[in-house]
Amino acid sequence: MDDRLPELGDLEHEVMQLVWAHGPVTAEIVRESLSRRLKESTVRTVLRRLEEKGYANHTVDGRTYVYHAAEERSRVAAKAVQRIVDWFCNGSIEEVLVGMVDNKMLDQQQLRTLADQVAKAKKARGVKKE
Amino acid sequence: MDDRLPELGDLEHEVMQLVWAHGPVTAEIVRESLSRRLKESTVRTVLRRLEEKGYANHTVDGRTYVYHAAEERSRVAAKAVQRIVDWFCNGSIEEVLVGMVDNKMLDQQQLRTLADQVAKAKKARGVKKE
DNA sequence: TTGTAACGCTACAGACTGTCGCACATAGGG
DNA sequence: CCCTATGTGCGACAGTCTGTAGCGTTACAA
Repeated sequence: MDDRLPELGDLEHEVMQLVWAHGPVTAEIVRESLSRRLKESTVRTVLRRLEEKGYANHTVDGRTYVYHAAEERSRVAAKAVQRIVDWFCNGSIEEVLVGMVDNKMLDQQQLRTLADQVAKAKKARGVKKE
Repeated sequence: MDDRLPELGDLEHEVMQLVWAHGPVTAEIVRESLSRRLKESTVRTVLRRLEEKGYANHTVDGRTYVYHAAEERSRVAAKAVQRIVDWFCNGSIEEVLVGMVDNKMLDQQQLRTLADQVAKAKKARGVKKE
C-alpha cells in the first residue's frame, strides 16, 4: 500500500507521462510519440523497467503488449511528496507547505480554495469511494 | 533563485539533516554524530560534494572548515516538492494536494488549519519580511 | 625542522540509466 | 508445412552518481 516507488530517470519519466496522458499504449505507440527517435528495443526496455519498478502493468492483446499505468499520476506524485516530507521534515507536511508558501509557490488563498475544493469533492464522491 | 538543487544520496542526506539540526559543523563533528563509523576523508568528501551541489557553504576558522546550510530545510523541501509538482502534474500543486488528500496523507481540516496558520504567520511577520 | 592535524584530489567499485543488437517465438501467406 | 515479418525478452556497454577511502600537501607547534 505504501510501497516506495523507485525514482524515475528522464526517459522513464517521459514515457510514464505518455502512458498517463494517452492511456494504455504499445511500445510502437510510445516510440512514435516520443520526441527523440529511439529504437524499438530501447522503448521496450524502458517499458519493462517501468513495470519492474511498479509504475506500469501490461496485458497481452494478440501478441502485442499493452502497457497501463499501475497507479494514477496524482497518487504517484502524492507518494513522491510524502517521501520528501518524511525525508526533510520528519513527516510534518505542514512544515513543507509553510515552506512552499514562504517560497511563494502557494498562497493562502490557494490553500483555502483547495481545502474547500477537496471538501466538496469528498462530499460529492462521498462514502461510495471509501 | 529557483536553482535546481541536485538530488541527494542517503549519506549526503543524513549529513545535511545533521547540519540543519545541529547548526554549523566541522567534519569531525559530523563524523562523530553519524550512525556509521566512517573515515574522516569520507566525511570531507561528502561535505565537499554537498557544497558543490549548493546545499552547504563553508567558512574557515583557523585551519578548520566550518560548514553551514546554504538554505533552510523547509525551503529545500519546498523546492523538492515543486520539482515533483512540475514533473508529474504540469505545475498544478492543487492536483498533487488533492492526491495527498485522496491518499489520506492530509485531510481537509489539516489543510484549512494550515491555511489559517499561514495567514497568521504572514500577518505576524508582515511586510517586514518582504 | 619535524610531527600532527586539516584539507583537497584521485580512485574505485557498485548501482542506475539510456541505448541497442540479437536471438527467439509465432501468426499468416504461399 | 515452411518462410518471413513482427513483437518479445535478455544481455551488454558506456556514462554518471554515490559511498568509501588512501595519499600527498600544507601550516602551526614544539
